[in-house]
Amino acid sequence: MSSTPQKRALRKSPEERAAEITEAARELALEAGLMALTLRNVAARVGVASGLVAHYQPNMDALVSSTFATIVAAETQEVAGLLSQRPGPSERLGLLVDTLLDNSRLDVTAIWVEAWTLGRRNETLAASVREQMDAWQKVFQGVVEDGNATGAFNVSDAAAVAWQILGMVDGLNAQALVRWDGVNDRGTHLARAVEGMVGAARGSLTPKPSA
Amino acid sequence: MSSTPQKRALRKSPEERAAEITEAARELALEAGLMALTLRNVAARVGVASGLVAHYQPNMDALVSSTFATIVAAETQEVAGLLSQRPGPSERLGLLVDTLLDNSRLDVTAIWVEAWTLGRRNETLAASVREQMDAWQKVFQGVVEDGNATGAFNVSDAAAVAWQILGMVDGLNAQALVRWDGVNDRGTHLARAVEGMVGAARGSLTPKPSA
DNA sequence: AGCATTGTTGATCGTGTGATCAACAAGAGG
DNA sequence: CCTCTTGTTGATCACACGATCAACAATGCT
Repeated sequence: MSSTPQKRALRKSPEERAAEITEAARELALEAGLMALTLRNVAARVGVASGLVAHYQPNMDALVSSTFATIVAAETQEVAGLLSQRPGPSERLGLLVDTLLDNSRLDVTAIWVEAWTLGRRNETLAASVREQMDAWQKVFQGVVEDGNATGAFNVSDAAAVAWQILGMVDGLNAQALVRWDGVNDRGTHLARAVEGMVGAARGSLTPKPSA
Repeated sequence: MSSTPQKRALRKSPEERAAEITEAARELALEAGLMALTLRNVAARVGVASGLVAHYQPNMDALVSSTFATIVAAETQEVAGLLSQRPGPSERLGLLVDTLLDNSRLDVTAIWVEAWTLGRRNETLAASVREQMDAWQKVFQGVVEDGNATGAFNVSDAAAVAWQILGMVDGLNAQALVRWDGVNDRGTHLARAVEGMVGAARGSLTPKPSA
């Protein structure tokens, strides 16, 4: 019955060790937040001395920033991938709204909210946050522009509307973080709101038009 | 040229001193965030020893929590006061959306966002957050219900829609915190979205119907 | 087998945090 | 003027943080 039997961590290649550290940071952040990313916490998770983590990172701000980027970028790509399987702009926008509000990614939402405040003291992180927000906005903007071209939507400023939808989604998710018990049919309400913004027909964004 | 000439702070009544401390905490939080509320920070601002702050507070979590409640409750009451001066539901809802997105309360928004994450480790704060969110939701719900009664709106679940609007406003404000340069006519876009949700006529929420 | 490279350790420093408490002194009441 | 209450101090403790670096040892190479 020994908790950590091996006294010394076995030697690994720098690439492998670096990957271990970033992976441990990723898991830790998802479980306990970006603020839990301390030298000693990450080191303990990997099973190495704290100094080793410091050796593979310029400083902790950088690790926090890159961990945030890793987690969030993965989510963006995952959802963007789902999008491409849908036929038209209305279906895509409906899927976006529905997917992002299904409460299955609350851990990532927590990371977002944390990054917004931590970015005040971590300029590297702040830059990452802006970058990842831009990526999300582009996803929305693409769908809105498609709908404009098709005639499904009627939007004068697609970029602005994309920012707007993104902000709404973020806010509703952040709210779910604190008030998990709140409203259930958030997707439907948001769909209706988005319809109002993009000038789409009422109900055109709901996944199942009619039973 | 002496920065702090008096060596010892002059004796004051407990009530007065307690008020000084909570006021200093309030200012500090608005300037540097809830995380800046440390024993030594607050004490330095009041001009007393750190032990005195601890003497007037059960622990720092409580001070953080009460400071949050003070700041946010003041904002709620202020905006709710503005509301009562407007004639109908449409005007009131339009004013709400417009006022909350005018970027004049970004410091309070920063406090909100910080509280969402700090609430994970500070249960007292988490309770305060839920309480203050409820207060805001009630403000929105009241307006929506009025509009329902008047016939200006057509909403089946006023409570749910109120939560929804609140979440949207929070999200857009949080976004403005990071992307201050973003979109300018956020109020107009949100008004259109809210119109979609409450079933109001397009443009009925914009403050100036037509020039 | 011996050596050189280099991944790894862990103690250490300086700073910051909340909390505690014996000692102090300002002010009020006698 | 003295005394006692009590507001106030600041040193102190235990802990956690990021960062640094001399010492160590595992591994590959000759």
